[in-house]
Amino acid sequence: MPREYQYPFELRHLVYFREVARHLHFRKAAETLAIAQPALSRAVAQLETALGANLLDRTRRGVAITPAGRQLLETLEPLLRGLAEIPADLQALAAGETGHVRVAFTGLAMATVLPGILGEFHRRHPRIRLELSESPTSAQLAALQAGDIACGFFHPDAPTPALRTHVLLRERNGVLLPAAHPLAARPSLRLRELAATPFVLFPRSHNPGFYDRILAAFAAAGVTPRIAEEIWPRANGVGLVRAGLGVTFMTPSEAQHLPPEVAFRALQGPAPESRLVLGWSAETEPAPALAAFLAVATATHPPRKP
Amino acid sequence: MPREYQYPFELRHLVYFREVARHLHFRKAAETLAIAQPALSRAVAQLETALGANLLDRTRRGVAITPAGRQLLETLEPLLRGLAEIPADLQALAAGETGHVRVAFTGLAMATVLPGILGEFHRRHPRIRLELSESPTSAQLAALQAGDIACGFFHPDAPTPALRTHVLLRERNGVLLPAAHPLAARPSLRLRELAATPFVLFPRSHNPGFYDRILAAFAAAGVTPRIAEEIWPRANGVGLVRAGLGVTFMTPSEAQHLPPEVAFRALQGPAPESRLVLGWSAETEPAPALAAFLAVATATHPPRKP
DNA sequence: GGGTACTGATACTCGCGCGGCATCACCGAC
DNA sequence: GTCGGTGATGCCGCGCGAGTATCAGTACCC
Repeated sequence: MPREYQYPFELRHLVYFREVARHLHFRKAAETLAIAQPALSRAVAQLETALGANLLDRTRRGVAITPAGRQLLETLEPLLRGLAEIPADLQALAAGETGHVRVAFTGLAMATVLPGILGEFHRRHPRIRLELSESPTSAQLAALQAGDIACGFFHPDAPTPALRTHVLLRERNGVLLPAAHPLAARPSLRLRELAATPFVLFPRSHNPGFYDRILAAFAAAGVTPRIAEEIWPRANGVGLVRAGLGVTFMTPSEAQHLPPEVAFRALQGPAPESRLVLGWSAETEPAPALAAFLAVATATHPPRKP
Repeated sequence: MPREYQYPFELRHLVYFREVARHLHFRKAAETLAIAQPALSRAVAQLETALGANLLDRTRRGVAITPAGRQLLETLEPLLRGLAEIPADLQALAAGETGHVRVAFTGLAMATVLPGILGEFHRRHPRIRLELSESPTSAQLAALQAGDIACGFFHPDAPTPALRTHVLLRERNGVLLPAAHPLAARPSLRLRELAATPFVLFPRSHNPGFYDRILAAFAAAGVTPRIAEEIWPRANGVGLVRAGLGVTFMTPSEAQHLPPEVAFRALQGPAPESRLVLGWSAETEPAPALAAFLAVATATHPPRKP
């Protein structure tokens, strides 16, 4: 009888029994198992003692399974198969063939680089599952720190120690305003011309650095903007602009496919810049699945200067 | 590294690893497992070597799970739980608390004793599953011999060696005939009065002995019956009688709740007798679940003389 | 900064139990 | 009867798991 932990048997006993049940023949089973027949006899006997049940009927000529043995065999089969798959599964995980990667992103990422990356990644690594969630920059930074996500597409506005980053793109923000707005008649605008117009912005807590940089740009232009509404994700700002609640910032990439009631205009002179960055923890070596994702993302989008 | 069979680890290693992963602490896990800490350290290290993967990050202060470790843990949990349940499941099977019993029956059984037996059995043994199938006598005898069913309710007409039986009831057959039939006006009939009437019977192959006994009864009454149709299960004969295709035999128990277009009449004088018997293999001791079923069946229906 | 307490890893020994070989007991075929 | 084949049993060696003692590194304390 083996030691305990709560299991009155060892893997050995179960495998041995299964083999005997398959062959219904101790010697043949022993040969398959590459052990001698007496050892097999004893192991099966031990299992029967441990379980307090006759698993096999030993007649002088041949062996038959009892109902208890059959039930054991049926419950055993999937369990042993599951255990047998463990090494291969872990190898696949280590090789980056399987696994899952939690990825967070912002609206700008989904409007630009993300679809291409996702398509390419799925093509190259079909067995790695991605868990995607839209999330503001500040929440992504916290989630990266806590290990809740493996990597994120976000807009940093300060150095991010403890993170490794890859700059994917930089875009100057323009202005989205109602098509009926007087300034919409102009091909491009300057910040200071927007002094009287209410603004729709994202909540400051979602990216304080970028938020403050926007305000600083206004201040440099000699303007104090009026924040009429806050909304997130930024793409929803289109609805507010369309409803005439104000104007908002947006990058050209995000300004594709807009309804006719709104107009996008570039900014001349100082303008807030959005920087899309892929970031992941620098503290631990990326798991293979994450490494595979990072490789695809960085390969399809060569780095820009920070 | 333990011996092989294809599993590069032993149950021990898995349980030990799970315990460490739970506590994230070698000493506490060792205490729970009632072994010394060094043994635990070595076992986990062996598992990691065997799987070729780092399962735990050992920092000097505390232990953390790696992605590989987490995956192993997730696949392990249900497998170990399944293995832990094996002893209790086998005990339950041995005690007759679980298991399944394949039971065959005929229409007469379902019309009489079976519903009561099933209700009582389910009340007493809720965890034993019954697999019920309506099947003619001859098929039940073959299935009992082959071990395809554990017991059957049928109508033997010859000694059944290799079976143990319990006689549940005996009933004289009466005649079911269309309500519009001239003989339906009489309160009871004699066999010979049915000479001119076509009969609906079950296929002879389904119970040759009983079939022949019916013909013998006719012959004793000086009549050669005309078999118009054969049908099974017998209860479906009601439809044929109702359609005016002929008359058929039936026991009073089966003749409950008949549509008004048919009439049941008892037979005076010689009449075929149906004997309902519960039978099971005499060759092997009944499995606990079957024994439980037989106990209920025989207890609720004390034996009749054969 | 050195002591202390804690972590997990290592060195060594001990003894249980697995597995091997040889053999037995029993059955069926002929 | 003999012979071939089944699974069980006796016995022995030794591998390996577990225990004790100890080491090595870190965090925290004053």
